[in-house]
Amino acid sequence: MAGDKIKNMEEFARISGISRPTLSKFFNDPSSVRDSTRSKIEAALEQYDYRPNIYAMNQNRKLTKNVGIVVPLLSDPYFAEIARNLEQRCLAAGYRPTLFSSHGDAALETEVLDTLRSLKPAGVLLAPLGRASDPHALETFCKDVPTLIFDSSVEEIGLAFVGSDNVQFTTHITDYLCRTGEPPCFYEMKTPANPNAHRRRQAYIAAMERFGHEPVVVSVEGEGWSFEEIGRLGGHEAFDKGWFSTNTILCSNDRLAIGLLTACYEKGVHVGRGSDCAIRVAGQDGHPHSRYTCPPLTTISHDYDAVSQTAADALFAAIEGQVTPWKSTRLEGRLILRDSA
Amino acid sequence: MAGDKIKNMEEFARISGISRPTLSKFFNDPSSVRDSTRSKIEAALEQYDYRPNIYAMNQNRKLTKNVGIVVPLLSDPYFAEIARNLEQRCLAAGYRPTLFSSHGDAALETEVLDTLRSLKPAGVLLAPLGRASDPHALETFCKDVPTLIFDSSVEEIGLAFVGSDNVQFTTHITDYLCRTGEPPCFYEMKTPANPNAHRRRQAYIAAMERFGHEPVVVSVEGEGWSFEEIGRLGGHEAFDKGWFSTNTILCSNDRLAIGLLTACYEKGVHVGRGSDCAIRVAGQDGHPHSRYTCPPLTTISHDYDAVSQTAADALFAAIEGQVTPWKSTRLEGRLILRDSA
DNA sequence: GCATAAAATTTACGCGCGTAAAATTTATAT
DNA sequence: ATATAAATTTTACGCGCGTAAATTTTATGC
Repeated sequence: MAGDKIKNMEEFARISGISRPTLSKFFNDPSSVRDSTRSKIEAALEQYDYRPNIYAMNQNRKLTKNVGIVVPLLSDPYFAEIARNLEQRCLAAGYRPTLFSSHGDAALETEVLDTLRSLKPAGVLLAPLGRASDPHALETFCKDVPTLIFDSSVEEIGLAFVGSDNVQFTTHITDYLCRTGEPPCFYEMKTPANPNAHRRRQAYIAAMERFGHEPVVVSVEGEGWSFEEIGRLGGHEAFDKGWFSTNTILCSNDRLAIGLLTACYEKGVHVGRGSDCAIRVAGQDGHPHSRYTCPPLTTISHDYDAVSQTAADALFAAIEGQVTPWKSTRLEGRLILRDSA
Repeated sequence: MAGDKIKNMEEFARISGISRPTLSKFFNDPSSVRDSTRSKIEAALEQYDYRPNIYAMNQNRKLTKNVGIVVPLLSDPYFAEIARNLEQRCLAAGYRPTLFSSHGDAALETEVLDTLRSLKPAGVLLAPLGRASDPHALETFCKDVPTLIFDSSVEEIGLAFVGSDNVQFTTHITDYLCRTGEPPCFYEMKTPANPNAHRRRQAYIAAMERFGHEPVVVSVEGEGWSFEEIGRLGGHEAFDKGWFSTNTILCSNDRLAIGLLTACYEKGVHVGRGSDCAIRVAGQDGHPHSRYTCPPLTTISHDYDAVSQTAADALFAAIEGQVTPWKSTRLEGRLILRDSA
C-alpha cells in the first residue's frame, strides 16, 4: 500500500482495471469472483490503500452484516465482559458488531435504539435496562428489527430471550449456604432496576421455606447503578440496626456483596468460613472482580460463554432465515466456592 | 407519533408540506428556519414518527458531528469510566459520540481506525494501546482525521496529548509513603503494555534517590491485560522469594494492587497502616474499584473530570477551527488516603 | 475449432440525505 | 402600497456504494 489514497470504489476500479460491480461483489464476498480476478484485485490492494466505506455499503444493501449490541451500562464490568464476549462471536461469525451503552438511562436507551435503526442492522442483541425501559419503544423496535433479548427479560418480545436461570442461581446457593452453616438472610436494594433481582428474592424465599427456614430479607435504600456504594452504606446501617438475623448473608448480586464486604471491613467484622470469622457473605453473578475481593467472594456465576453463545447463535440463525417460535432460555449457573462463604 | 412510519425525508416532506431542503436545514439546526416553519415541522413530528438516518446524513456532509472515542480495553473499568465521561461531554457539546474498544489487540486497533474513517468523524479521541500499537497506522490516521490522543502518549502525533502527569503521580505518592513509614519498593509487571508504566518506574527511582533511599523495583512476569491476576500471582512469588525489601509496596497501578491485596489475603498478611498490620500497599490511578477493596486502597487518582474535559475541549476547539501547535498537557493527580497505606 | 456456460463489463438506477443555485414566496420597513 | 431583505421552494446534482439487466468477454468441454 505504497500508493496514494483512493477515495472511492470507482477510482479503485479505474486504477485496478476491474469494473466497479465486480469489485462490489469481491468486497462482499471474495470467493464470488474468479480466481484470476481475485488475485488481480488483491494485487491492486497491495499497491493502493483502499477500503470501502462500510456505512455507504450498508445504505443500499437489503441485508447488512451489522449487529448491534446494547447493554445497560458499560462501566459495569459484568456487562463489559459479556459485551466483549458477544463482540468476538459476531466477528467470528462474519458479522460487524457495534456496541452501545444505555448508560443506565431509559431516554438514552430509546436514543440508542433510534440510532440503531439508522445502521440497518441484520440483528440486535439487546440487554434492556429492565423496569426503567420504555416498554413501548422496545416493543416497536423489536417489531422492526430482529432482536434477541438477553440478560434481563421484559416481556415476550423479540426473537427470543436468553439469560440466566435466576431461580436456579438463588436456590442453588441458598441450598449450599444452608447445608454448610446458618441459613442466610437475603441482602438487596429496595428498588432494584433489574427484574432479575425480584426473581432472586422470590427464589430465596421459596427455597428457605422449602428447607423449613424462616426467610429474612434485608432491603436497603438506594437508587441508580452505584451498587457497591449502596451495598456499603446499607451494610453499615444494617449492622448498626441489627438487621442481619444470622451470620450468613446472601447478596442479590456481587456488586452489592463487594460493597458489603467493604462495610464489613470498616466495621471490623471478619468475613469467611474460618472459626475466627463472624460472618459469611455470598454474592450472585460471578462478577469479574469477585475473584479479587478479600476474602475472595463465594458466588454463583453466570455461564458467560454459554449465555453469549446461545444468544449469538440464536440471533445468527434467525438472521439466516430460520424461523422459530419465541422461546426463553435460562441457563444454569455454576457455584464458585471461595473463602467468603 | 400516532401515524404510520415515514421511511425517508422526502415522504416526510410531502406529508408535512415542507420542502425537503428546508427539512434538511431544520434537522441540521432547528433555529435556522423561521419560527412558523419550525412549529409546522414540530407539529408534523408529533403526528408522524420520523427520524433522519444519521449515517445517510453524514454521507455527504462536509463536516459531521461525529466524534469517535477509542479506548484500549473497555472491560477495564478505568477506561469504561473515562469513556463514559467523554461520551457525556460530546453529547453535551452537541456531538455524536461513537465508542470503540481495541480489546487490547493492535490489529483490532487498526481495524477500528479504518472503521472510523468510514464514519467521517469531525474528530477522534484516541487512547492508544501503547507499545503494541502500530505506529504507522496511528500516524497516517492522525494525518487524515483530527485526533486528540489521551491517556497514553506515543509520539507527537495528532492535535495534542492530554493525560496524567505520571511523574507527579509517582513522586507525590512516593513522597507520602516515605514520610509516613518505610520507603516503598515498586511493584510492576515486567513487560507493561503502557508507556505510562515506564514513566512511573523512572519517577519512583528518581524520587527515591532524591530522598536518599535505595530504590527497589520488583518486576513480575505476566503478559496481557489481566493485571489483577498478574498482581496476585506475582505477589505470591514475591512473598515466597522475599522480594519485598520493605513493608511498603507502591504498585504501578491499581489493578496490580488489587491483585496484590488478594495475594496478601491469601498469604495471611495483614495490610494497612494499623499497628497490627504487616504491610502497606498503595496503588496508582484512582480506579473506580479502589474504594471497595479491603482494606480500601490508598492511591493517587487521575483527575478524570479534568482529563476528559481538557481532552474534549481541545478537540472541540480544533474542530471549530482553532489552530494551535501540538501540545502535551499532563494533569496532576490527587492523593486519596485510605486504609491500605 | 466450435458450442456452451460462467464470469465480467456496461449501463442505469436506487439508498437517504447534503447542498448549491435560481425562482418564488413571505416578512419587514418605509 | 411599494421596495427590500429574508426565508422557502424548485431543481438538480453529489456522496459512496448496492444491485439488476443486458451485453460482452472468458473459460471449459468436446
